[in-house]
Amino acid sequence: MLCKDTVRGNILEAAKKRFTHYGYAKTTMAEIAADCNMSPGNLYRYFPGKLDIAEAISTEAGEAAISKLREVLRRPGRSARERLRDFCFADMRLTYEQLEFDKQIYEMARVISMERPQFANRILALHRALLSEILAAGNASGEFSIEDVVFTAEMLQSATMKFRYPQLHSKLSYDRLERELEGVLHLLLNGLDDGGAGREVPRKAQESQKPDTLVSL
Amino acid sequence: MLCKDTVRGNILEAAKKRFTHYGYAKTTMAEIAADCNMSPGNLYRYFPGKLDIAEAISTEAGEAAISKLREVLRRPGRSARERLRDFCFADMRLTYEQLEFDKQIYEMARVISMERPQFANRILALHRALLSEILAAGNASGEFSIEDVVFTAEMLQSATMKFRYPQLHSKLSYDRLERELEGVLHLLLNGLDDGGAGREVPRKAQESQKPDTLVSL
DNA sequence: CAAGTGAATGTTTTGTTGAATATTTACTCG
DNA sequence: CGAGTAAATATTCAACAAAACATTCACTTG
Repeated sequence: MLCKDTVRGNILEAAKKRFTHYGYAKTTMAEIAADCNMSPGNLYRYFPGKLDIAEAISTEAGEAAISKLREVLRRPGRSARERLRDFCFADMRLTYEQLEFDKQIYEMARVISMERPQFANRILALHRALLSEILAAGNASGEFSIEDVVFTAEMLQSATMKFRYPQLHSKLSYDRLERELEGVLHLLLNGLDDGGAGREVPRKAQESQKPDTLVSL
Repeated sequence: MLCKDTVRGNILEAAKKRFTHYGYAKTTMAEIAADCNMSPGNLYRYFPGKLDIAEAISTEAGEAAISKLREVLRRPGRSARERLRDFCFADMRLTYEQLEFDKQIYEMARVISMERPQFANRILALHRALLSEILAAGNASGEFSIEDVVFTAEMLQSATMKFRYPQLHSKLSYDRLERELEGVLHLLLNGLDDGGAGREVPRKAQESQKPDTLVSL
Protein backbone atom coordinates (compact mmCIF):
# COMPACT_ATOMS: atom_id res chain seq x y z
CA MET A 1 0.00 0.00 0.00
CA LEU A 2 1.08 3.54 -0.68
CA CYS A 3 1.20 5.09 2.71
CA LYS A 4 1.79 8.81 2.94
CA ASP A 5 5.41 8.40 3.86
CA THR A 6 6.22 6.32 0.82
CA VAL A 7 4.87 9.04 -1.44
CA ARG A 8 6.78 11.65 0.50
CA GLY A 9 9.90 9.57 -0.01
CA ASN A 10 9.29 9.34 -3.71
CA ILE A 11 8.83 13.05 -3.98
CA LEU A 12 12.02 13.70 -2.07
CA GLU A 13 13.89 11.28 -4.26
CA ALA A 14 12.65 12.83 -7.47
CA ALA A 15 13.28 16.33 -6.22
CA LYS A 16 16.77 15.43 -5.04
CA LYS A 17 17.66 14.14 -8.49
CA ARG A 18 16.44 17.32 -10.14
CA PHE A 19 17.89 19.67 -7.58
CA THR A 20 21.32 18.13 -7.71
CA HIS A 21 21.30 17.77 -11.48
CA TYR A 22 19.70 21.02 -12.63
CA GLY A 23 19.73 23.12 -9.49
CA TYR A 24 17.02 24.32 -7.16
CA ALA A 25 15.91 27.35 -9.15
CA LYS A 26 15.86 25.54 -12.46
CA THR A 27 13.64 22.78 -11.14
CA THR A 28 9.90 23.37 -11.28
CA MET A 29 7.25 21.84 -9.14
CA ALA A 30 5.60 20.61 -12.33
CA GLU A 31 8.71 18.64 -13.21
CA ILE A 32 8.97 17.04 -9.81
CA ALA A 33 5.30 16.15 -10.01
CA ALA A 34 5.70 14.68 -13.48
CA ASP A 35 8.58 12.53 -12.25
CA CYS A 36 6.23 11.17 -9.60
CA ASN A 37 3.39 10.77 -12.08
CA MET A 38 1.20 13.24 -10.34
CA SER A 39 -0.08 16.73 -10.85
CA PRO A 40 1.70 19.74 -9.36
CA GLY A 41 -1.15 20.49 -7.03
CA ASN A 42 -0.89 17.14 -5.38
CA LEU A 43 2.63 17.85 -4.18
CA TYR A 44 1.15 20.31 -1.77
CA ARG A 45 -0.67 17.57 0.01
CA TYR A 46 2.74 16.24 1.05
CA PHE A 47 4.81 19.38 1.47
CA PRO A 48 3.86 22.94 2.28
CA GLY A 49 5.99 24.19 -0.60
CA LYS A 50 9.05 23.86 -2.75
CA LEU A 51 11.38 25.20 -0.14
CA ASP A 52 10.19 22.62 2.34
CA ILE A 53 11.11 19.87 -0.06
CA ALA A 54 14.59 21.31 -0.33
CA GLU A 55 14.78 21.67 3.41
CA ALA A 56 13.77 18.08 3.99
CA ILE A 57 16.45 16.93 1.56
CA SER A 58 19.04 19.12 3.22
CA THR A 59 18.09 18.01 6.69
CA GLU A 60 18.57 14.44 5.63
CA ALA A 61 21.95 15.29 4.12
CA GLY A 62 22.93 17.29 7.15
CA GLU A 63 22.04 14.53 9.53
CA ALA A 64 23.91 12.05 7.39
CA ALA A 65 26.97 14.25 7.65
CA ILE A 66 26.57 14.45 11.39
CA SER A 67 26.38 10.67 11.51
CA LYS A 68 29.60 10.39 9.60
CA LEU A 69 31.20 12.74 12.08
CA ARG A 70 29.85 10.72 14.93
CA GLU A 71 31.67 7.75 13.50
CA VAL A 72 34.91 9.65 13.51
CA LEU A 73 34.31 10.13 17.22
CA ARG A 74 33.86 6.44 17.77
CA ARG A 75 37.32 5.62 16.55
CA PRO A 76 38.99 3.73 19.36
CA GLY A 77 42.31 4.45 20.96
CA ARG A 78 42.49 8.17 20.53
CA SER A 79 42.94 10.84 23.13
CA ALA A 80 40.34 13.55 23.53
CA ARG A 81 42.64 16.07 21.91
CA GLU A 82 43.20 13.81 18.94
CA ARG A 83 39.52 13.19 18.70
CA LEU A 84 38.81 16.89 18.63
CA ARG A 85 41.35 17.33 15.92
CA ASP A 86 40.01 14.43 13.86
CA PHE A 87 36.55 15.80 14.23
CA CYS A 88 37.35 19.29 13.03
CA PHE A 89 39.34 18.08 10.07
CA ALA A 90 36.73 15.57 9.06
CA ASP A 91 34.08 18.24 9.29
CA MET A 92 36.01 20.67 7.18
CA ARG A 93 36.83 18.12 4.55
CA LEU A 94 33.27 16.90 4.39
CA THR A 95 31.69 20.27 3.76
CA TYR A 96 34.52 21.52 1.63
CA GLU A 97 34.31 18.67 -0.82
CA GLN A 98 30.59 18.78 -0.87
CA LEU A 99 30.42 22.43 -1.73
CA GLU A 100 33.54 22.56 -3.83
CA PHE A 101 32.46 20.09 -6.43
CA ASP A 102 28.76 20.51 -6.42
CA LYS A 103 27.58 23.88 -7.57
CA GLN A 104 23.98 22.78 -7.16
CA ILE A 105 24.32 21.75 -3.54
CA TYR A 106 26.03 25.02 -2.86
CA GLU A 107 23.03 26.82 -4.37
CA MET A 108 20.60 24.88 -2.21
CA ALA A 109 22.63 25.55 0.89
CA ARG A 110 22.57 29.24 0.14
CA VAL A 111 18.87 29.42 -0.56
CA ILE A 112 17.92 27.49 2.54
CA SER A 113 20.25 29.42 4.79
CA MET A 114 18.70 32.63 3.54
CA GLU A 115 15.06 31.66 3.73
CA ARG A 116 15.20 29.36 6.71
CA PRO A 117 17.79 30.75 9.09
CA GLN A 118 16.80 28.20 11.68
CA PHE A 119 17.89 25.38 9.45
CA ALA A 120 21.57 26.12 9.85
CA ASN A 121 21.03 26.53 13.55
CA ARG A 122 19.64 23.06 13.95
CA ILE A 123 22.62 21.53 12.22
CA LEU A 124 24.99 23.70 14.20
CA ALA A 125 23.33 22.55 17.40
CA LEU A 126 23.84 18.90 16.48
CA HIS A 127 27.41 19.68 15.64
CA ARG A 128 27.90 21.46 18.93
CA ALA A 129 26.49 18.50 20.79
CA LEU A 130 29.22 16.32 19.31
CA LEU A 131 31.84 18.81 20.40
CA SER A 132 30.40 18.72 23.89
CA GLU A 133 30.63 14.97 23.83
CA ILE A 134 34.32 15.10 23.03
CA LEU A 135 34.96 17.61 25.78
CA ALA A 136 32.95 15.64 28.32
CA ALA A 137 34.85 12.49 27.42
CA GLY A 138 38.07 14.40 27.87
CA ASN A 139 36.92 15.53 31.27
CA ALA A 140 35.98 11.99 32.19
CA SER A 141 39.37 10.64 31.19
CA GLY A 142 41.08 13.35 33.18
CA GLU A 143 42.62 14.84 30.06
CA PHE A 144 40.61 18.04 30.39
CA SER A 145 39.05 19.74 33.35
CA ILE A 146 36.57 21.96 31.64
CA GLU A 147 34.01 23.58 33.86
CA ASP A 148 31.30 24.46 31.41
CA VAL A 149 31.46 21.92 28.63
CA VAL A 150 28.52 23.29 26.68
CA PHE A 151 29.82 26.83 26.71
CA THR A 152 33.29 25.75 25.74
CA ALA A 153 31.87 23.75 22.86
CA GLU A 154 30.11 26.88 21.71
CA MET A 155 33.37 28.81 21.80
CA LEU A 156 35.20 26.15 19.86
CA GLN A 157 32.49 26.25 17.26
CA SER A 158 32.76 29.98 17.11
CA ALA A 159 36.51 30.03 16.68
CA THR A 160 36.40 27.44 13.91
CA MET A 161 33.48 29.05 12.08
CA LYS A 162 35.68 29.87 9.20
CA PHE A 163 36.42 26.22 8.56
CA ARG A 164 32.86 25.08 8.75
CA TYR A 165 31.58 26.49 5.48
CA PRO A 166 34.83 27.65 3.97
CA GLN A 167 33.41 28.84 0.70
CA LEU A 168 30.99 31.08 2.47
CA HIS A 169 33.65 32.98 4.34
CA SER A 170 36.81 33.05 2.33
CA LYS A 171 38.37 31.61 -0.74
CA LEU A 172 41.38 29.65 0.25
CA SER A 173 42.87 26.54 -1.16
CA TYR A 174 42.19 23.42 0.79
CA ASP A 175 45.86 23.18 1.63
CA ARG A 176 45.86 26.52 3.23
CA LEU A 177 42.68 25.85 5.10
CA GLU A 178 44.20 22.71 6.56
CA ARG A 179 47.24 24.56 7.67
CA GLU A 180 45.16 27.26 9.28
CA LEU A 181 42.88 24.83 11.03
CA GLU A 182 45.95 23.08 12.34
CA GLY A 183 47.30 26.29 13.76
CA VAL A 184 44.03 27.47 15.22
CA LEU A 185 43.38 24.13 16.87
CA HIS A 186 46.79 24.12 18.39
CA LEU A 187 46.12 27.51 19.84
CA LEU A 188 42.73 26.51 21.14
CA LEU A 189 44.07 23.37 22.72
CA ASN A 190 47.23 24.72 24.22
CA GLY A 191 46.86 28.44 24.48
CA LEU A 192 49.46 31.02 23.70
CA ASP A 193 51.82 29.83 26.37
CA ASP A 194 52.78 26.68 24.58
CA GLY A 195 54.88 28.34 21.93
CA GLY A 196 51.91 30.00 20.25
CA ALA A 197 50.44 28.25 17.29
CA GLY A 198 53.23 25.69 17.39
CA ARG A 199 54.71 24.84 14.07
CA GLU A 200 55.66 21.21 14.09
CA VAL A 201 54.95 20.82 10.40
CA PRO A 202 57.15 23.14 8.40
CA ARG A 203 55.16 25.60 6.38
CA LYS A 204 55.39 25.47 2.62
CA ALA A 205 57.38 28.03 0.74
CA GLN A 206 56.33 31.57 1.46
CA GLU A 207 55.49 32.11 -2.21
CA SER A 208 52.44 29.91 -1.92
CA GLN A 209 51.03 31.88 0.99
CA LYS A 210 48.35 33.87 -0.73
CA PRO A 211 46.55 36.11 1.69
CA ASP A 212 43.05 35.52 2.85
CA THR A 213 40.17 36.92 0.86
CA LEU A 214 36.73 37.58 2.17
CA VAL A 215 33.98 36.47 -0.05
CA SER A 216 30.25 36.57 -0.53
CA LEU A 217 29.59 40.06 0.78
CA MET B 1 49.75 76.12 -6.85
CA LEU B 2 47.38 73.31 -7.57
CA CYS B 3 49.57 70.28 -7.62
CA LYS B 4 48.01 67.02 -8.69
CA ASP B 5 47.73 65.80 -5.14
CA THR B 6 45.69 68.76 -3.99
CA VAL B 7 43.16 68.18 -6.72
CA ARG B 8 43.04 64.50 -5.84
CA GLY B 9 42.41 65.46 -2.26
CA ASN B 10 39.56 67.74 -3.26
CA ILE B 11 37.98 65.05 -5.32
CA LEU B 12 38.25 62.57 -2.48
CA GLU B 13 36.74 65.05 -0.07
CA ALA B 14 33.81 65.82 -2.32
CA ALA B 15 33.22 62.16 -3.09
CA LYS B 16 33.41 61.22 0.56
CA LYS B 17 30.71 63.71 1.43
CA ARG B 18 28.44 62.39 -1.28
CA PHE B 19 29.17 58.72 -0.66
CA THR B 20 28.53 58.95 3.05
CA HIS B 21 25.49 61.15 2.64
CA TYR B 22 23.73 59.64 -0.36
CA GLY B 23 25.53 56.34 -0.81
CA TYR B 24 27.94 55.04 -3.42
CA ALA B 25 25.41 53.97 -6.00
CA LYS B 26 23.34 57.14 -5.77
CA THR B 27 26.34 59.38 -6.32
CA THR B 28 27.23 60.17 -9.91
CA MET B 29 30.58 61.14 -11.29
CA ALA B 30 28.92 64.26 -12.67
CA GLU B 31 27.93 65.32 -9.17
CA ILE B 32 31.39 64.79 -7.77
CA ALA B 33 32.83 66.72 -10.68
CA ALA B 34 30.36 69.56 -10.18
CA ASP B 35 31.30 69.78 -6.51
CA CYS B 36 34.89 70.22 -7.64
CA ASN B 37 33.94 72.69 -10.37
CA MET B 38 35.14 70.50 -13.12
CA SER B 39 33.74 68.35 -15.86
CA PRO B 40 33.15 64.63 -15.35
CA GLY B 41 35.77 63.70 -17.88
CA ASN B 42 38.45 65.46 -15.93
CA LEU B 43 37.97 63.19 -12.95
CA TYR B 44 39.50 60.43 -14.98
CA ARG B 45 42.76 62.30 -15.13
CA TYR B 46 43.02 61.77 -11.38
CA PHE B 47 41.38 58.41 -10.83
CA PRO B 48 40.94 55.44 -13.13
CA GLY B 49 37.27 55.25 -12.19
CA LYS B 50 34.55 55.68 -9.64
CA LEU B 51 35.45 52.54 -7.76
CA ASP B 52 39.00 53.74 -7.33
CA ILE B 53 37.75 56.88 -5.66
CA ALA B 54 35.77 54.79 -3.24
CA GLU B 55 38.75 52.56 -2.67
CA ALA B 56 41.01 55.49 -1.90
CA ILE B 57 38.49 56.80 0.60
CA SER B 58 38.13 53.40 2.20
CA THR B 59 41.84 52.87 2.39
CA GLU B 60 42.15 56.14 4.23
CA ALA B 61 39.36 55.14 6.60
CA GLY B 62 40.84 51.70 7.09
CA GLU B 63 44.23 53.12 7.91
CA ALA B 64 42.65 55.55 10.31
CA ALA B 65 40.98 52.65 12.08
CA ILE B 66 44.29 50.84 12.26
CA SER B 67 45.82 53.95 13.79
CA LYS B 68 43.16 54.02 16.46
CA LEU B 69 43.90 50.40 17.21
CA ARG B 70 47.58 51.18 17.38
CA GLU B 71 46.79 53.68 20.08
CA VAL B 72 45.02 51.04 22.08
CA LEU B 73 48.28 49.14 21.94
CA ARG B 74 50.22 52.05 23.26
CA ARG B 75 48.27 52.15 26.50
CA PRO B 76 50.82 51.84 29.26
CA GLY B 77 50.85 49.41 32.13
CA ARG B 78 49.09 46.49 30.54
CA SER B 79 50.28 42.95 30.15
CA ALA B 80 50.53 41.41 26.71
CA ARG B 81 47.44 39.31 27.37
CA GLU B 82 45.46 42.33 28.40
CA ARG B 83 46.71 44.20 25.39
CA LEU B 84 45.59 41.43 23.10
CA ARG B 85 42.20 41.47 24.71
CA ASP B 86 41.88 45.24 24.52
CA PHE B 87 42.89 45.10 20.91
CA CYS B 88 40.33 42.52 19.87
CA PHE B 89 37.50 44.21 21.68
CA ALA B 90 38.39 47.62 20.36
CA ASP B 91 38.53 46.21 16.87
CA MET B 92 35.17 44.54 17.15
CA ARG B 93 33.52 47.58 18.61
CA LEU B 94 35.02 49.86 16.00
CA THR B 95 33.80 47.95 12.98
CA TYR B 96 30.53 46.97 14.58
CA GLU B 97 29.50 50.51 15.32
CA GLN B 98 30.72 51.73 12.01
CA LEU B 99 28.72 49.23 10.04
CA GLU B 100 25.78 49.11 12.38
CA PHE B 101 24.86 52.75 12.22
CA ASP B 102 26.05 53.76 8.82
CA LYS B 103 24.16 52.11 6.03
CA GLN B 104 26.19 54.00 3.45
CA ILE B 105 29.56 52.88 4.75
CA TYR B 106 28.26 49.36 4.87
CA GLU B 107 27.29 49.65 1.21
CA MET B 108 30.72 50.91 0.25
CA ALA B 109 32.42 48.19 2.21
CA ARG B 110 30.37 45.60 0.42
CA VAL B 111 30.95 46.97 -3.05
CA ILE B 112 34.68 47.30 -2.57
CA SER B 113 35.06 43.87 -1.02
CA MET B 114 33.26 42.39 -3.99
CA GLU B 115 35.04 44.26 -6.75
CA ARG B 116 38.45 44.61 -5.15
CA PRO B 117 39.12 41.50 -3.13
CA GLN B 118 42.67 42.64 -2.49
CA PHE B 119 41.47 45.65 -0.60
CA ALA B 120 40.33 43.67 2.43
CA ASN B 121 43.60 41.78 2.32
CA ARG B 122 45.68 44.89 2.66
CA ILE B 123 43.75 46.00 5.72
CA LEU B 124 43.90 42.51 7.19
CA ALA B 125 47.66 42.52 6.71
CA LEU B 126 48.00 45.76 8.65
CA HIS B 127 45.80 44.33 11.33
CA ARG B 128 47.88 41.20 11.48
CA ALA B 129 51.02 43.25 11.85
CA LEU B 130 49.60 44.81 14.99
CA LEU B 131 48.79 41.39 16.36
CA SER B 132 52.35 40.34 15.68
CA GLU B 133 53.54 43.39 17.57
CA ILE B 134 51.57 42.39 20.62
CA LEU B 135 52.88 38.87 20.51
CA ALA B 136 56.45 40.00 20.01
CA ALA B 137 56.14 42.36 22.96
CA GLY B 138 54.78 39.49 25.02
CA ASN B 139 57.77 37.40 24.03
CA ALA B 140 60.14 40.22 24.94
CA SER B 141 58.58 40.63 28.36
CA GLY B 142 58.79 36.93 28.96
CA GLU B 143 55.03 36.61 29.16
CA PHE B 144 54.88 34.49 26.01
CA SER B 145 57.39 32.28 24.33
CA ILE B 146 55.96 32.08 20.88
CA GLU B 147 58.17 30.60 18.25
CA ASP B 148 56.63 31.91 15.08
CA VAL B 149 55.04 35.22 15.94
CA VAL B 150 53.84 35.98 12.43
CA PHE B 151 52.20 32.63 11.99
CA THR B 152 50.56 32.77 15.38
CA ALA B 153 49.20 36.22 14.59
CA GLU B 154 47.69 34.77 11.46
CA MET B 155 46.02 32.06 13.46
CA LEU B 156 44.63 34.51 15.97
CA GLN B 157 43.21 36.53 13.14
CA SER B 158 41.70 33.43 11.66
CA ALA B 159 40.04 32.32 14.89
CA THR B 160 38.55 35.75 15.50
CA MET B 161 37.36 36.24 11.93
CA LYS B 162 33.82 36.16 13.03
CA PHE B 163 34.28 39.20 15.23
CA ARG B 164 36.03 41.28 12.67
CA TYR B 165 33.08 42.09 10.41
CA PRO B 166 30.26 40.72 12.51
CA GLN B 167 27.46 41.78 10.24
CA LEU B 168 28.99 39.93 7.36
CA HIS B 169 29.15 36.63 9.14
CA SER B 170 26.32 36.33 11.57
CA LYS B 171 23.57 38.31 13.10
CA LEU B 172 24.15 38.43 16.79
CA SER B 173 23.51 41.15 19.29
CA TYR B 174 26.54 43.07 20.37
CA ASP B 175 26.13 41.65 23.84
CA ARG B 176 26.37 38.17 22.59
CA LEU B 177 29.29 38.94 20.37
CA GLU B 178 31.16 40.34 23.34
CA ARG B 179 30.47 37.26 25.35
CA GLU B 180 31.65 35.01 22.54
CA LEU B 181 34.77 36.99 21.91
CA GLU B 182 35.51 36.79 25.61
CA GLY B 183 35.18 33.03 25.57
CA VAL B 184 37.15 32.51 22.40
CA LEU B 185 39.97 34.73 23.59
CA HIS B 186 40.16 32.89 26.84
CA LEU B 187 40.48 29.67 24.95
CA LEU B 188 43.11 31.06 22.62
CA LEU B 189 45.13 32.46 25.47
CA ASN B 190 44.91 29.60 27.87
CA GLY B 191 44.00 26.55 25.90
CA LEU B 192 41.57 23.88 26.88
CA ASP B 193 43.53 22.83 29.92
CA ASP B 194 42.71 25.90 31.91
CA GLY B 195 39.10 25.00 32.59
CA GLY B 196 38.04 25.40 28.98
CA ALA B 197 36.54 28.71 28.00
CA GLY B 198 36.62 29.80 31.63
CA ARG B 199 33.46 31.41 32.81
CA GLU B 200 34.37 34.04 35.34
CA VAL B 201 31.45 36.21 34.32
CA PRO B 202 28.20 34.35 34.85
CA ARG B 203 26.26 33.93 31.68
CA LYS B 204 22.91 35.61 31.35
CA ALA B 205 19.74 33.61 31.63
CA GLN B 206 19.57 30.76 29.17
CA GLU B 207 16.45 32.25 27.61
CA SER B 208 18.43 35.05 26.04
CA GLN B 209 20.87 32.71 24.34
CA LYS B 210 19.59 32.72 20.83
CA PRO B 211 21.65 30.46 18.63
CA ASP B 212 23.96 31.73 15.99
CA THR B 213 22.62 32.48 12.56
CA LEU B 214 24.66 32.62 9.43
CA VAL B 215 24.02 35.56 7.22
CA SER B 216 24.75 36.98 3.82
CA LEU B 217 24.97 33.71 1.93
C1' DC C 1 -13.41 10.70 2.15
C1' DA C 2 -8.59 10.19 0.85
C1' DA C 3 -5.98 10.83 -3.30
C1' DG C 4 -5.61 13.34 -7.10
C1' DT C 5 -6.53 16.65 -10.97
C1' DG C 6 -5.97 20.78 -13.71
C1' DA C 7 -7.48 25.24 -14.33
C1' DA C 8 -7.31 29.87 -11.80
C1' DT C 9 -4.56 33.07 -9.20
C1' DG C 10 -1.06 35.77 -7.60
C1' DT C 11 3.77 36.14 -7.29
C1' DT C 12 8.57 35.93 -9.37
C1' DT C 13 11.42 35.85 -13.03
C1' DT C 14 12.69 37.25 -17.52
C1' DG C 15 13.16 40.31 -21.45
C1' DT C 16 13.15 44.50 -23.36
C1' DT C 17 13.59 49.15 -24.06
C1' DG C 18 14.67 53.89 -22.90
C1' DA C 19 17.03 56.66 -19.78
C1' DA C 20 21.06 57.45 -16.61
C1' DT C 21 25.40 57.48 -16.05
C1' DA C 22 30.39 55.81 -16.24
C1' DT C 23 34.04 56.16 -19.31
C1' DT C 24 36.48 57.56 -23.65
C1' DT C 25 37.73 60.61 -27.04
C1' DA C 26 38.42 64.54 -29.85
C1' DC C 27 39.07 68.87 -29.06
C1' DT C 28 40.32 73.85 -26.73
C1' DC C 29 43.06 76.85 -24.14
C1' DG C 30 47.15 78.90 -21.93
C1' DC D 1 52.35 69.71 -23.40
C1' DG D 2 49.29 69.97 -18.98
C1' DA D 3 44.71 71.05 -17.52
C1' DG D 4 40.39 70.96 -18.82
C1' DT D 5 35.99 70.55 -21.57
C1' DA D 6 32.03 68.70 -23.84
C1' DA D 7 30.24 65.62 -26.87
C1' DA D 8 30.31 60.54 -28.13
C1' DT D 9 30.08 55.93 -26.60
C1' DA D 10 29.37 52.06 -23.81
C1' DT D 11 27.67 50.23 -19.81
C1' DT D 12 24.32 49.90 -16.19
C1' DC D 13 19.79 50.76 -14.28
C1' DA D 14 14.80 51.10 -13.98
C1' DA D 15 10.49 50.39 -15.37
C1' DC D 16 7.27 47.72 -17.23
C1' DA D 17 5.11 43.99 -20.00
C1' DA D 18 5.11 39.10 -20.83
C1' DA D 19 6.05 34.56 -19.48
C1' DA D 20 6.94 31.15 -16.16
C1' DC D 21 6.00 29.44 -12.07
C1' DA D 22 4.48 28.33 -7.17
C1' DT D 23 0.55 27.89 -4.87
C1' DT D 24 -4.55 27.51 -4.29
C1' DC D 25 -8.98 25.78 -5.16
C1' DA D 26 -13.10 23.91 -7.07
C1' DC D 27 -13.75 19.82 -8.71
C1' DT D 28 -13.20 14.39 -10.06
C1' DT D 29 -12.57 9.69 -8.99
C1' DG D 30 -12.16 5.25 -6.81
